[in-house]
Amino acid sequence: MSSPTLSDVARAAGVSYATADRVINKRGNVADKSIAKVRDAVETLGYVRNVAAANLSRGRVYRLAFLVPKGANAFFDIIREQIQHASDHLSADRVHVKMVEVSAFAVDSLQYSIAALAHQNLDGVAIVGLENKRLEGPLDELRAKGVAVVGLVSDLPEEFRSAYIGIDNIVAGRTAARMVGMAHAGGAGHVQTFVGSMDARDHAERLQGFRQVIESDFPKIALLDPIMTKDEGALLQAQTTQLMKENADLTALYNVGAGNSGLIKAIASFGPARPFCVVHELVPHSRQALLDGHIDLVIDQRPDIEVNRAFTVLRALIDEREVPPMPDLMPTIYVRDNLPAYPLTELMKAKVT
Amino acid sequence: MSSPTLSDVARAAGVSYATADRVINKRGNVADKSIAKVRDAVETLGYVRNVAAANLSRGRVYRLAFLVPKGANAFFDIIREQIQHASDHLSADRVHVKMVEVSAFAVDSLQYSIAALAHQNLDGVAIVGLENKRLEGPLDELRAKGVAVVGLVSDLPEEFRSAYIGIDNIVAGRTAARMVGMAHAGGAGHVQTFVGSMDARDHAERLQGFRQVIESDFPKIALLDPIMTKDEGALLQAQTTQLMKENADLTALYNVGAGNSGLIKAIASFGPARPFCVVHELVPHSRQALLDGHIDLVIDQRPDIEVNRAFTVLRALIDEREVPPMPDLMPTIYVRDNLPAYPLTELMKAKVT
DNA sequence: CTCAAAATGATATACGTCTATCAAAAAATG
DNA sequence: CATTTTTTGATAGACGTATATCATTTTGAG
Repeated sequence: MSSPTLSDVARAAGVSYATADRVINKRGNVADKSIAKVRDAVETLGYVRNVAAANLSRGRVYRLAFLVPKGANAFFDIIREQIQHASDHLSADRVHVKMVEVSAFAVDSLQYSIAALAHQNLDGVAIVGLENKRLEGPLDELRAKGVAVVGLVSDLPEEFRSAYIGIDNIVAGRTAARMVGMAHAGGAGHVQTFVGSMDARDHAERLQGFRQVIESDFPKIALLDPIMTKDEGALLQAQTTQLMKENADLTALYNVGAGNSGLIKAIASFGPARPFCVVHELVPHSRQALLDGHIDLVIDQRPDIEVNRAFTVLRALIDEREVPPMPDLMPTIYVRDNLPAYPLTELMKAKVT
Repeated sequence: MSSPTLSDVARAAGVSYATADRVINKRGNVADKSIAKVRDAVETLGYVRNVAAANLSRGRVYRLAFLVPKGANAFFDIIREQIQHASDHLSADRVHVKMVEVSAFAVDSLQYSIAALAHQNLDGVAIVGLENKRLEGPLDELRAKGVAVVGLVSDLPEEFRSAYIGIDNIVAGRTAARMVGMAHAGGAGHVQTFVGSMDARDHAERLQGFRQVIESDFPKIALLDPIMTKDEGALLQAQTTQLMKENADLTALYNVGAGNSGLIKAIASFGPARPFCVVHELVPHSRQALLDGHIDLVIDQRPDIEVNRAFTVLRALIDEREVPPMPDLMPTIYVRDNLPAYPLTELMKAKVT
């Protein structure tokens, strides 16, 4: 049973190939009666364009851009690596990937950079965004040019992108709280959270989720007021050190945002009677801290799946095809025993002989 | 910068297209000197075959088979759904997927079914296998016909397949133990494990990993002798019920294998002072048990990623291309808060407008 | 040097779709 | 009815590769 071609459709509809092509590709100059016949034949035969043949014919090159924050953030280093790795492989498939770096989470830079994308003859873009109205104009312009737009890791205004690829941060916070509660084994405790900024939506949501679960399911656990850290490692280190000196009854720490290197340093200097400790994102220093026993858990947002999904979704949008099945994307709990292989680039491939 | 074609290679090598084709495709009748020139040009230009163009020209259809156990096992129901879902999408890409069901983990059936695959004009097969010498002959025959063979979920003899796609069960057991230890918050306890069969390699390995971590990192926890269950729900239910009557100091349960429905029933009838409970595989009843609070954790082997990887690897093997980057495959910890959407087939796709 | 075998090159056609052009047929308008 | 406009069909060639055939050239053996 072979796949129907457009010739088959034309024959079944009783029109010429040229007319069938005009209908399928909405080229115009086709009578309504002929349009209906072709549409019917497509439905009956289950015709699906052979995208590979079309791409060959057109000399298609997919031009994608990933707009990611620049700067010293280990998580986005991993995102960049993942994009680069996929890009290296895809070049043989006529997929060109441009990585555009913008100042981290700055609306002005983001607005400007998105506007600049409209002049770059792209087919699709994945943007680490912000849900800010000022991005709507440039996004509209991009999409008006037929560019597929998806939000990655941090969303864009919803009506102005075709998909969001990232975790639910309330879920991430709830998951962290579940683990903290579990580690208290029904006992009482005092838990300290660190937040980079309550203005950062992901931080606010994670904290919200964390509170929900602690309050509803672990009422014996007291939540201390969050400490604001601006995601600065040095600040986290100082605050953690002081905190642990002053609070002998501290049972757990949860860092909602970044700056983990400072937290890890403070904990490492404290010794084995440290509080239970949960951080986000599996990056080199959090991985090492897990292995060294300085922290207990990492809640990860799976950059490997996020980037894989971004490419898959963009490709489907550009080809105007249904999105194929993709791996689930949920906040993932890593302990020291279930860590993926490292370095990423080496053993991400299955062992193939 | 466009991708080089074989015409470019021929020109650079100073040979005809026909000769370059003969070299690339190992058709023979080419002098060593010409072979070297073509190889050199390929290297210099970075030529990679346009697989899509070649497939179009050849009228290629990928014929894949998945050999999976039949019978009432919820995990393999999910594997089957994942395969079916991917298959539905791939049919438009000239990929035909046949699902072959064999008696669960029976060497004879497996041997027979693998042998039968050799007569079916396939390009690639993924097999839920066993590491048994009796499978070597049929696998050898398959591969001699140029069929790509990968092990899925349960491995095949290593020299007789090109890749294994599945979790490390020692890691799975270690992860479960880490969580059980964590849930004891440094306190003492008594932990009961249930094992389907010590003859099942995955069960033996999970138990091994579990023991490793409890013994080395949680010395206050006493491990009771494993209870053999044959993966039968009724047996598990009876044994669990009796166990909890007789052991008031039981602090945790860990089921290495299947039969979770029985375990869950016994726990559900026990009430809120139940022991901490860990099972494997996120399937409808274990999901519900998480949500109902009857169990605490599910360690899942990610059928979504396993099937996604199987298709990716098989495709790369058939095309004789490098395997592209794929999502990491590690035992994943699910609590009630980080569950992927259900039913699978509906929300596996990103929200696409 | 001659002849046979091996190597090489040229050529044509296929795949399914896209793109473009022009001729022919049908429909609409005055 | 004549003319114009719209619709339709036919045709050709492109994309990069595979496949096949046959002619030509080169190489090796006697």
